[in-house]
Amino acid sequence: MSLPYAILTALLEKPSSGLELTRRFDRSIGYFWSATHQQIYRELGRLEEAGHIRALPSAGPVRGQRKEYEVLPGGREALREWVGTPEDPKPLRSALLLRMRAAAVVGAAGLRAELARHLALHRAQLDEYLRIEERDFPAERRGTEPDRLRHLVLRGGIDLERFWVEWLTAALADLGPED
Amino acid sequence: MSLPYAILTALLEKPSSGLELTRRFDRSIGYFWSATHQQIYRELGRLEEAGHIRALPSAGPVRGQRKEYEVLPGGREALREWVGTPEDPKPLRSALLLRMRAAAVVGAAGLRAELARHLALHRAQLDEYLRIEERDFPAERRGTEPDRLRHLVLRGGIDLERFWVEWLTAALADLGPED
DNA sequence: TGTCCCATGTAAGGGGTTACATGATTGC
DNA sequence: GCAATCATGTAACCCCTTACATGGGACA
Repeated sequence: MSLPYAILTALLEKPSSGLELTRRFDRSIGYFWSATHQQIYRELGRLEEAGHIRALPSAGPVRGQRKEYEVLPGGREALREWVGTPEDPKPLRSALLLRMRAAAVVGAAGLRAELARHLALHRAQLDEYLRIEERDFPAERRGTEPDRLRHLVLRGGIDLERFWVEWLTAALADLGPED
Repeated sequence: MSLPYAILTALLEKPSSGLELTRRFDRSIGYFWSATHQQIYRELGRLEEAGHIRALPSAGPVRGQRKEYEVLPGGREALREWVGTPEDPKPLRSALLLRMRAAAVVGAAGLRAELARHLALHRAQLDEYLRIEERDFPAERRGTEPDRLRHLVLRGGIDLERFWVEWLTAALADLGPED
């Protein structure tokens, strides 16, 4: 449901080919809406058919040849409408919390190590976000309107990772040293 | 991947029929691994075929007739193994953050209302969790081992909702009154 | 006997993931 | 020529979601 709008947003920020989009997703929009190149190509096809984007004239319909897309007015309008569309948050799905719940029934063997592993992963992700913040939002240029929104989004990611780091740290302390 | 283990956990806590499981999911395990009754019936069939659970003898294979399941030793063992299995956290997927990112490009019309709506939803979920905590984990009985784990899981849900409430509140303040 | 609810399913479709396939370009 | 890489796609599978179907039991 959301992937086409993620792609429209990325293409408005900068017209790109499928593979470029995939790369950019991996280090930007993908942080809160990930996608593989197969998904992206499929969706690009649908968006083109719907008249929301078009391939730039330079590119012929040859397999294996780079095809760059840009957003058409209809696509921009569809994206604007979508921004104001209400959509409930999807219920949480955490295999880790599920494991803890199961551990309450069949024993917590191996659970501690898994919590520690997740803690390390979230710490690493947090560090990555903080580096991005330093690079893209230095203190001096946090005024402009689009930047404020983009920075808010990044802060969401940062705060969420911080939450997990803190919660996992507390959970590990609560579990004690045993396994 | 996780659903069968969610079901095994629930069945170990209490043998149940498919519909009972669905109800219990809606107000317990489903808070961090939701499932519809169709998913549950399908998975019960697979678990039975795999020899991890069995229908209690009282129930014949008649359509429309209640069938209660219990976990077999093999199922318990499979669950124990799964608890210690490493699995990376799935990348975040938030349509709301995506909308904010899109709003930075095509304008934030309607975004403020949507943030406020989500804030109300998260507040409501937080209240529900807090009621459950009061009911199931009163201060006097927070010692026993399985309860400690279950309470940790609930705290995870509580802290996560609190996180969203705080972040959304801050985001709304940051956006200002305009639309 | 009709109606409601309990209970267990079936069917269709969509998105996501993984593995694989094919064509173009570049450098050695 | 050949290999590596860029680039676009196909195919199969699984899980989830939604809508619909069917049977049994309780009750007026």
